[in-house]
Amino acid sequence: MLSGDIPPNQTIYIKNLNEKIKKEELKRSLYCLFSQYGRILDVVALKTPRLRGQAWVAFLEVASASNAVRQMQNFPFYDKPMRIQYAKTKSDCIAEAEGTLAPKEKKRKQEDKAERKRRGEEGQQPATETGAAAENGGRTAPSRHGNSNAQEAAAPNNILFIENLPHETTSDMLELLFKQFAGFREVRMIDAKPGIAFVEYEDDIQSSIAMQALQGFKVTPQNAVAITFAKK
DNA sequence: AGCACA
Repeated sequence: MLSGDIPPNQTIYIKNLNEKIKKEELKRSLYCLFSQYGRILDVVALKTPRLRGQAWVAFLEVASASNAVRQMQNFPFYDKPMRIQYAKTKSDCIAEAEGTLAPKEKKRKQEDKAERKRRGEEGQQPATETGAAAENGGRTAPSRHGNSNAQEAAAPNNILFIENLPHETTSDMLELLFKQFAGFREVRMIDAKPGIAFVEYEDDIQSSIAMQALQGFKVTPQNAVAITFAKK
């Protein structure tokens, strides 16, 4: 087990992130970068002294997390190689989706200390029948949500591969669509191969953002584009 | 290095 004794988890834990990146941008970029592996339920990043430089990405499916751990290991992200493991515990958003979110013990932390100090003494203990939600036998079957198939996702690339375009699409039309995202460089099409195109950005992160934003975009009612990273 | 849910 390469990931260091931690059993598979729907959530991945990422460290060695560039701490100079603002939280919101970091979360957005992580979301874009990792959504190629499947449906993402949440991205968590905090800038507190203990938690900066780290993030959690919660996937709908464990297989997505597994692919992400392997494929994105050491991926240079804002100039630093990402170190990725499975998270040690279940994300709240997942527990909540399962109906198993335990609203009890506050984790021992500084806020806990602060809170204890604030109230001085415990008066009432909360009724414990809170989390008795249903063990739902028929759990929500997500069927084919996202790209959860176990096939290898292409490695990130600053060049995107666009498919399912109407044959009359021109590169000027595509440029209009793709240049609205930062880092846009150019569109390339091949006369002999109608219906596809390559769109280049300055880097993988910017291409990922464009991919995420335009994935499934309907150029015509019957032409939802399919975007993947171009093969290297 | 550092595993949370502001």
